[in-house]
Amino acid sequence: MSDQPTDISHDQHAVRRQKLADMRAGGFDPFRANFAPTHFSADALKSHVDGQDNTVSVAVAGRLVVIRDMGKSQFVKILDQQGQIQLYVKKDVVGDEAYAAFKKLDLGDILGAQGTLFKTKTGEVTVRVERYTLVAKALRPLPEKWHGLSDPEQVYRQRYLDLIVNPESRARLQLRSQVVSHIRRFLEARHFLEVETPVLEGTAGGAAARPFVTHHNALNVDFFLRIATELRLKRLLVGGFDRVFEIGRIFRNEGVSRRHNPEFTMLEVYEAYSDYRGMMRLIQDLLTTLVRDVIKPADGSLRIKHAASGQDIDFGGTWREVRYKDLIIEVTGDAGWFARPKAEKVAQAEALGLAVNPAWEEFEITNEIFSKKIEPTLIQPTFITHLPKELCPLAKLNADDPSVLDVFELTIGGMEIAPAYSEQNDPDVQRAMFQAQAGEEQQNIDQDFLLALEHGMPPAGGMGVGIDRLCILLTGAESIRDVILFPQLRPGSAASPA
RNA sequence: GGGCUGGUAGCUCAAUGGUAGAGCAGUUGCCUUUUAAGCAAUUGGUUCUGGGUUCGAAUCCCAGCCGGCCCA
Repeated sequence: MSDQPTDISHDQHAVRRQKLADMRAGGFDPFRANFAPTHFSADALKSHVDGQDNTVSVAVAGRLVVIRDMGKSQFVKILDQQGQIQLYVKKDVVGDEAYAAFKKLDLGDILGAQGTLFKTKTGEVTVRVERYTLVAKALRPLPEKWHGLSDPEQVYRQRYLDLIVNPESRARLQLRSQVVSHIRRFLEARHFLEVETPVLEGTAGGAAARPFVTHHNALNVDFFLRIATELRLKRLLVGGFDRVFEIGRIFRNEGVSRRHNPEFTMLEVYEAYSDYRGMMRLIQDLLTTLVRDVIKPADGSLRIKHAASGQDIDFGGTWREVRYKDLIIEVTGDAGWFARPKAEKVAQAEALGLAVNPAWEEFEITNEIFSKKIEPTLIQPTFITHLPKELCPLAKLNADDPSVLDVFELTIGGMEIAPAYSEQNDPDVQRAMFQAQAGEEQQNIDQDFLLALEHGMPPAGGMGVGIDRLCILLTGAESIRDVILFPQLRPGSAASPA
């Protein structure tokens, strides 16, 4: 057992397994060990008092990510949720036996260490280790320490490795967590109730998107995974929950791209007795708060860098507000655009370089111009108002011009971030809008929602905020996959067989 | 779904039809305040998979699998 005839020194997995076996043979099993840290790394570093080395004792735990072996002493670094902290392990201090065992540790091992804080001669606060415990053995090697992990497939499939070795990934994904946390606190402070509504739905309503279908065995019925939370949350307005929100996972059975993941997170907020103007104030307050308190621009401004355009996005001041119609007229240069016959619209759209689907209705041609030629150019926060009535069946029609809606769409960084409406609460108008939209598929109309509206829903403002896109914007990420911990990939395995 | 593009050591990358290499990691030795620590020696390959062309294929061709970018 002691002398292996075959040389395993090239096989890092085998070497580590051998070390584990040796430890167990010696009476120590790291997977049965435990340790109680007193500090996270950054908190421990803060507790050092300048000029008073070795007076403060801390216990920290984390993954071994750097080893600098100097013979009879070593500098190593461990990584925890807050970052790295350096440990100084000295033979004289920990004793011969513990030191010999420490030299056998591998990068990736998880350990706890207790000792006193001091500052090295190069100025780094470090734990002078008095005792340590290995609490988990890493049987697989870490990716390279300097370049990290860069193969995108491995980054997504083995996100844990990305989080260990790529500090920017760790920071970006922790920032997402803070964004969600701040949104909750912001809304709760304004008396919004957080609720949870069904993911499995009999009809997939509240948006136009292809749903996923799944099956309930005991009931022997198919369910749709929700494509929006809107119709459920409005039922709560009927029920007297006047301010509600849900930060919910939404599922849409569509393509996967830099901007789309089949499951994504949407904040939907509803406020009774408010309207789309109220939602404007709410979203501006919310985003300003997020930039100020989470992103914290270094210069104290409310500006963040927009990587794609090179511009700064300024969340301060009054945000631009512009009518949909005016944007269309501006980009087409045609004041009479909306009165043109379809053939002329097609010709103009094609002249702008767009591919026009012959099956499209006129508003769809117009909206193609909007989404391809206008939206991507709107880098600064912009409220687009007075959208055509065909674009959303759930909003109130404008009292002065019933061809447009009392809604806005907030666009930032060339992306749609938040649509908001004065919510339709007239059950008869709502039914008519649903029927017109459903066309041949009247059975897809959510009749129970219409029944709820007949019981009376207070006037309300409602808004949806795509959390993933918001995080792309706030973190400067290039892809939605970079702000989702485990983005959807084609099923595959990072593991090699056996 | 279409176009372009990629898959080589645990990781990051070379090798432009002619012996598959480097850095880090690993192994061995030295080094008691290091900073991508240093010095010396050294191991490690189904070049994604399967076919084909060729005297000879990581390299060229075909198909497949899994990514990335752009488009729909």
